[in-house]
Formats: sequence, C-alpha cells, structure tokens
Amino acid sequence: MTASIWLLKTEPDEFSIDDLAQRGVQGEPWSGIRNFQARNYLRQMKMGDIALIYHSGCAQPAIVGQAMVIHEAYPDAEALNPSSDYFDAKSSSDNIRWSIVDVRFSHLFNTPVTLKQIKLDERLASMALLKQSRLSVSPVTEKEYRVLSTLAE
DNA sequence: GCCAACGTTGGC
DNA sequence: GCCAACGTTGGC
Repeated sequence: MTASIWLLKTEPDEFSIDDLAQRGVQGEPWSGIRNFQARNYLRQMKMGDIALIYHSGCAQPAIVGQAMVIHEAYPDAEALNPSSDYFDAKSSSDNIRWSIVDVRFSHLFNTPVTLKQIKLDERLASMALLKQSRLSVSPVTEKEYRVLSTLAE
C-alpha cells in the first residue's frame, strides 16, 4: 500500500512553507478549505501521504517543498464560528461541512519547481494543477511526482 | 489592478 | 433544474 501524493496551495504571505517548517513535528492543521472538490480530496488523504506545497499569489508561483499527512480528515470547527473568515452558515455542530487534515513539514526542494517550468514540461502537461488552476487541493500522479522530484534536485 | 476561469447562490 | 449574477482564485 503506497502513499498517495497531493498538492496543497498556500499564499506565502498568509502561511508559507517556512511557517510550516517552524511548526516542527507537531505540524499544522490545513484549515480554511471552502471548496467541495478540494474538501473531497482532503477526505481521501491517509496518514503518510505526501503533500507537495505550492506557493500561489506571489511573484514566483512554484512547488517549494514537501510535507506529510499526519492526521486524516476531521471537521473544521471554524465553520461554526460566526466571527471567523471561514464561517459557514450552512454548517451545524452535528453537520460540519468542511474538513481539515494535519500536515508536517518534510523538506524544502533544493530547486523550487516553478509554474512556468511545469507549463513547459510536456511530462507534466496533464497535472491537475494546470487543468483546474483554481483548485487549492489536487492529486499528483506517481509519474508526475517522479518528474517533479528530479526537477527539484 | 486586470481579467479569465469557474464555483456557488438564488430566483424562477 | 436552469441559468444569470455574483464572488473568488490566481496568473500576469
């Protein structure tokens, strides 16, 4: 049973891979996902799965490193907090619509793999990242992962 | 700051 | 169930 591979987007101004690294072994709850498709992917994640960290909304959009899933999906209680940015009026305590996974920093890429590079590499042409550019959680195939890992050396 | 892509909402 | 209006994401 091999680990699945995922890509998680984050805006480095909000929470960067360096912030994740600072959390150490305890990791970080990947909260605030408010898109059903992204949530459904979160719910498929298993302990030990690989999560590639992608920086978006910045000068150089790129995959910058790797993390690991250390806690499978659980309800995102922020959805119940009316003063939270992530409040969801359609969630209730017995039916929280949104989920979180916890991820732990693994390592930085020696060379970040930029979006530009990904777009130019025909081996990566079918990446979900390119197909659905607005999705903040997406799957990565093993082949894609191998190519990305090589580019990141 | 602009705009394309696209998910969500709500009226009908 | 359709679809227009609206909001958000994210690259440039």
